Amino acid sequence: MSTRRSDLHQELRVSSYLVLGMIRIGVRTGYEIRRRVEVSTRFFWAASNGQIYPELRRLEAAGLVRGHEDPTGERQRKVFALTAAGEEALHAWLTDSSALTFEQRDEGLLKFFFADALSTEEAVELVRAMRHHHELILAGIQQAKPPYREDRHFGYLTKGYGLGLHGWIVEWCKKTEHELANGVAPRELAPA
Amino acid sequence: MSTRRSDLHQELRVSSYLVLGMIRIGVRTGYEIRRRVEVSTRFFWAASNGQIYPELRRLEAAGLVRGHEDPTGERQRKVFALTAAGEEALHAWLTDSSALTFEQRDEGLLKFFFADALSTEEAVELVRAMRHHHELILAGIQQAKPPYREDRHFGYLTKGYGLGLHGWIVEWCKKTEHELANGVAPRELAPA
DNA sequence: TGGCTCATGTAAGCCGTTACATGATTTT
DNA sequence: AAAATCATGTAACGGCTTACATGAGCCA
Repeated sequence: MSTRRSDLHQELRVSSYLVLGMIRIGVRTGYEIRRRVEVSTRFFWAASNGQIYPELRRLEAAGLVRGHEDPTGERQRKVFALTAAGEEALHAWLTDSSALTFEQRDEGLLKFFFADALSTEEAVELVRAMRHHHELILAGIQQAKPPYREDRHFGYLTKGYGLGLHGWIVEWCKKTEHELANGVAPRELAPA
Repeated sequence: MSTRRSDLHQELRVSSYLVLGMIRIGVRTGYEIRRRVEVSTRFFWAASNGQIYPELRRLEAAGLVRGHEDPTGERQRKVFALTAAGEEALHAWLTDSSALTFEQRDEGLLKFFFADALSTEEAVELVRAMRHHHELILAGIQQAKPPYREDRHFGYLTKGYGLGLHGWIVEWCKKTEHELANGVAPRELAPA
């Protein structure tokens, strides 16, 4: 009778598994996790320092990761590895078929939803701004070259997903810009 | 020199404009806003009671909306309308071309990113769960029939966007399920 | 008369970001 | 010598969700 997920991983949030997963694929320090997130999961799951470092401490306290100091000269540095319990917790999450969080906050689309208050030119300008935004995201994803490893296919597949999704959005924007500019009446969705 | 957006609308967040926009299209009480959000913007901008009611008070205090009591018998009910300042603030936001918030939290994709730790069957099962999730969202969007009004084309266009986007995701899932099950080597994205 | 819908609101708490603080090492 | 990068962390705050509290009106 827990309030969140199963009793086995009560105090873990999705971001905990992000950290666990990163460590599993060989990303070993807080700093490295931060940077790897920036070039890989950022577009569908972000994480900041304010989360990562406290999270590492929690995971260590829970016995899911083990860290040891490995300084570079005088510069402090703590390297983490999964424990058996950590490996298990990660796998349990990965195969847990209960509800998947999916959330979006899309300010551009919200404006678009209210765009009846705009002139045609203003609406087109808005969609152009949305397109620009997703083109930047697309460029970011394209740039991120996950290091090639035989045992890391899913990084590439995820990149493909990102390219496809934001590519679709960019195409939708182009199409919509044209339709709005040419005054195509948006009737496909009107009731019969 | 403000920290957020322009000085004109310092203390307004995106959710404030959601409320403003809803009132503008004739959604007049907190309760109605709550319900309309559930069947329209929910999939790209959610809002709960805990936001809407305090927000209405803030907007009224700021002079952007005006509310008057309009009870149904003994049952309390407060109806809101935009003031000129509110109309202006909404329009200013709609045409403000500065940065658009776009955030996603996609737990399914995060699991997929780490799916090298899974067996093929488990990975396929995960993608199936993702597909199921987006099929539900799709059904929700399909069901939501925005009331037809000559001056509300963009509600339909937004619905079209939602159907297209989640439709794309569902197709991606189907394709990926097949490729994984048939052992298609994911090499399109591998470095040269 | 019991349950659903209409209707408004608050309190607690979670999750996360931003900004800052500190300092060593490497690169230019 | 300065600037960028490596590296770890904290404090304050903001936005949002969940859950609860309250009660009237409607319908089966």
